[in-house]
Amino acid sequence: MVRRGLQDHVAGRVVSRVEVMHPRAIRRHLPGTVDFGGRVAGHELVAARRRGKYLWVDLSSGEAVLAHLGMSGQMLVQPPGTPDEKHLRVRLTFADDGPELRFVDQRTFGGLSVEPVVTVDGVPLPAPIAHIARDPMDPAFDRTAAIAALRRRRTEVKRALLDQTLVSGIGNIYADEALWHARLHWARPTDTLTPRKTGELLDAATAVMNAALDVGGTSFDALYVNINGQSGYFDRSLNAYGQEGLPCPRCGRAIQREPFMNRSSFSCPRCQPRPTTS
DNA sequence: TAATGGTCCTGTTTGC
DNA sequence: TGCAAACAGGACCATT
Repeated sequence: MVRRGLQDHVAGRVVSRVEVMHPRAIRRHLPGTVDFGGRVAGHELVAARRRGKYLWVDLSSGEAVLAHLGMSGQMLVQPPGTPDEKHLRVRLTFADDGPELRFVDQRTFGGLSVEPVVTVDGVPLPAPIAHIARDPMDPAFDRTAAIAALRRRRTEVKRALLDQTLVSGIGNIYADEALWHARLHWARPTDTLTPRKTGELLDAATAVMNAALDVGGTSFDALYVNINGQSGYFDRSLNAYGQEGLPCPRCGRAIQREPFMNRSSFSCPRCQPRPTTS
């Protein structure tokens, strides 16, 4: 959705000015703020692209502006003169004096950088994400290869699911939902999963991502290049994530919360029994 | 305070 | 046997 918004609202436009309000938002751009501005200003934003959780916009210079929204990042398209958002980090102004592009991020876990473009398997990608796997929405996504990659990892299934070098785009929330659909506990070792079951899990993750995109789509405003999928989707469509103590929509047993990698995993103790060995 | 998501860094294992 | 690459796991970031 964000990619689509960028494509519709800023592709084909020439950047006239770059303002970085918070240096942390540009921390991945190692040459610094001045260099960042110099590589973006004066160039046309050619096309918006996405892989997994990364977004980028090709520049007419041949480089690309790479973005990660982190937990709280937003891309907004606002008319010039609109009051600055509290957490406005970067503003791009255009030569046509039309709407500005604003990167707003409360926690600044996300950020922007200008990167060279490299070719991987015939596909142009910003260099830092050359190792990121295709996401399930990618037309060239190889489901069989992804299943094999997930099963090859010697770890817990949720860790494999979150590994962006195996399949990209799946985060903590989508992982919990996919595991719930596939009736798998997050700590299940990957080497106990059949290809069929792994495929079921992967398909569930894909369905959750598509559902989130659909909901994000309905909240799309002409001026807003989306607000990260959070809107109505969180409250309405989640079966396990964040539902501690609430009944499992499938069997009625209370959803449990367990610590996982300095955060949480939510699951149904009945539908998703913990594996017997640890 | 403890909780949040996604790297990203570091120590370990594997493979040539 | 030695080295580099791949792997696995946990720390860390800012904010409320």
